[in-house]
Order: sequence, then C-alpha cells, then structure tokens
Amino acid sequence: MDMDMDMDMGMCGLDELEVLAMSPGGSAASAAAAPVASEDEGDLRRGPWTVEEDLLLVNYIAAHGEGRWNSLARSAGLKRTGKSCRLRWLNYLRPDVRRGNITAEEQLLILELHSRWGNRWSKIAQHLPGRTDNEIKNYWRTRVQKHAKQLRCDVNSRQFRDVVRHVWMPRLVERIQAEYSGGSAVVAQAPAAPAALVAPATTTASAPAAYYHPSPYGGHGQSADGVVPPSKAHGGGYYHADYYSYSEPGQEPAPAAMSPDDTSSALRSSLTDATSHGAQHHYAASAATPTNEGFCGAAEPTAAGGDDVVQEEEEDVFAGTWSELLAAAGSDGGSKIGLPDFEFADFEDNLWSLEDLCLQQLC
DNA sequence: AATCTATCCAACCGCTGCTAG
DNA sequence: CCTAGCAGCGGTTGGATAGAT
Repeated sequence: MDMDMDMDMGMCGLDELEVLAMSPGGSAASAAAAPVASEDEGDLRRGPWTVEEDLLLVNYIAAHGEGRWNSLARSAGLKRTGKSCRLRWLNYLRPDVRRGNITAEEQLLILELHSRWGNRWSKIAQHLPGRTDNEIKNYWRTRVQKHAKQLRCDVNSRQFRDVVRHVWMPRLVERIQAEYSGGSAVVAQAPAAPAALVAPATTTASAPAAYYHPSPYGGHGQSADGVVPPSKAHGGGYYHADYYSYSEPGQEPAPAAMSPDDTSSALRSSLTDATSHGAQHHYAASAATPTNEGFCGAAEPTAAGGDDVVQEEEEDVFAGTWSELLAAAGSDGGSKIGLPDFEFADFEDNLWSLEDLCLQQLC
C-alpha cells in the first residue's frame, strides 16, 4: 500500500538492537527495519513500533489510563496517531493480552461463535479472554480459510460450515475431553504463569516493568504459552481454568455459567453431554440447531451478496457427497463412505488433520 | 548455499457509528 | 438538526521467518 516508510538502520545502536531482539513487536530485524518518521503528515511515525515508543505508551497509560487516544498520543510524546497508539496498546502492550497457540478450547469457541456471528471479530474476541480481535481474525484467515481452500469450498459455504460443525468441532471436543481426562487438561493449556517481566536495558527507572512483558513470539512459527494469569480475563472479566465459566467483566466468577448469552453454556453442556454419550455425535446434534442453520447463507452480512450464488452452486456440486460424509460422521462410524474429492495429505496441523478425522470417524 | 514458497502477524487503511458542541 | 471529531471495527498489506526445493 502506501507504506512508504523510510528504512533507517541507523536509528538503533547495537545495544539497542540486542534489546530489540527480545522486545515486543518481534525480531531485531523487524525492529531494526522500523522506519523513522515519514515526514509527511506532520512528522507522524508509521510502521513497527520501537521499544522506546512502547515504553512511552505503557508508562503514560500506567500513569494516566487509556482513552482519548489522539490527545494521549500527543501528551505521551508519541509521534503516532491515536489510532496507532490504541491498536498497539490493545493488540500488544495491554498486560492481559494473551498470545501464542490457540488452544483447542479457543478454536472450538471461535468456530462456534463465528458460526453465529460471522466475521464479528471484536464480538468473538470478547468471549476469548486475552485474545484480540486481530489475532482471532488472523487465525481465521490463516488457518480456517486455508483448510476451506484445501477442501475446495468457500469458507462460508454450507459444506464447509457443516464439516466444521459436524466433524471438526466434535473432534475438538474429543480432544478437549482427552485433555481433561488425561489430567493435563485445560489447566495445562492455560498459561502457567505470567511471563517473566523483562524490561529492556533502556528502560528507565520509572518504566513500569510490570506492564512490560516480552513478546512470546520469535517470528515465524512462534509457539508460546499465553501470558494471561488464569484468573484475570480480557476486559476485566474472570477467566477460569474451565473457561466455560467465563463471566462478564464486573461479575464475580461463578461456578455456573454466567455467559452473556447461551454460548458458553451451550458449549459446556455439549461437552458434558459428550462426555457421557460420545463426543462427536452428541455435539453435532446440539450444534446443528435450527438457530445455527438459520445462520447459513447469511454468514457475511456485510459481504457482497453475490456470494450466495456461489454458495448455491457449491451446494449443487458437493451436496450429495458432503451429505454422505456428514451422515457417516453422524451415524455409526463403521460404515465406509466415498470421500469427497479433496486432498488430505497436506494437513500437517494435527488439530485440523482431516486425514486423522477420516480415520477416526469415517473409515 | 541459494532461491523460492508458504505462513504468520503487526500494523495500516477506510468505513461506520456515536457523541458533544 | 447538523457537523466535526473520535473510537472502534473489519479488511488488507507488507515484512520477517521457516521450510522446501
């Protein structure tokens, strides 16, 4: 786009680069590539944030709180737009932001909530403590859409939604149950401890190290546990080891579900039912409610309406085969069926391995 | 070792809705 | 009621990195 950033390697000394190597925002390379101010738009900076900027922002918010981002940016001495400050804070610097692997529970929740609300990332993120809308959006685009593509169907197509609902989500439920029964369970998925609070060498004495945690990322393939203390949730809510008991900010954590809608309780009951009756079939039954069905075809209220036509066509092409697939997934797993003509071999992610799914459920 | 490709994610942009004046 | 400013949202892009060739 118009990311006409000046590349200025000279802005960082070697010492700073060492610091930047463990700084939020990733690698030293990316930090080193941070642009100096683009001189247009009144000396406003764009591009990757530097450690110094992060500290300015964190320190200012620690002292004055969030909000009024434009004036905050000026007051903090940041040559950034308020928008940019807000984004950096919410997506990266906020102390309760959680990054790293999306757990099976989170995947399940994302799939469920997306089936209800479509690309309402912010709304979905509200139910995933510590996760940002940006991260969920990225997850969806890079992971879920990738698999839809490999299945040769539109991510919003009926076929894909059915596979998600009847095959992948039950599989995730199974996995979660296995984790529960295995003892490691969700507790192991939940962040074990807050990340070490490391302030860069350039941190001033007044820099609130408690607000500054290093990125768990190291670039590509990052896999780090989240950094959210299990009892603290995004937005001030409470996050339990059993996150199906997530309660809204301001509410006391409760042993029973206190979700704003029936999402959490539906998932929990599905899990409970599945525990005693067999995961995938029971979940599939509960997930395939008329409510969810009604969502089909309206997944993207803001998207171009032309997609519906495409989806209809896809249904014509796949309906029979997918019906068989899904029927087999929902009946006794003993029956062999003809598999639709998509490729299995490329799935490396075991959470999403269709090969695995087919072996377990269909073959 | 060099090059290519795929993946991931931070950060940007444009748009919309809200609200204060 | 109108308008400007701001906050927030969703879509998109560019760069870094890892893995494949």
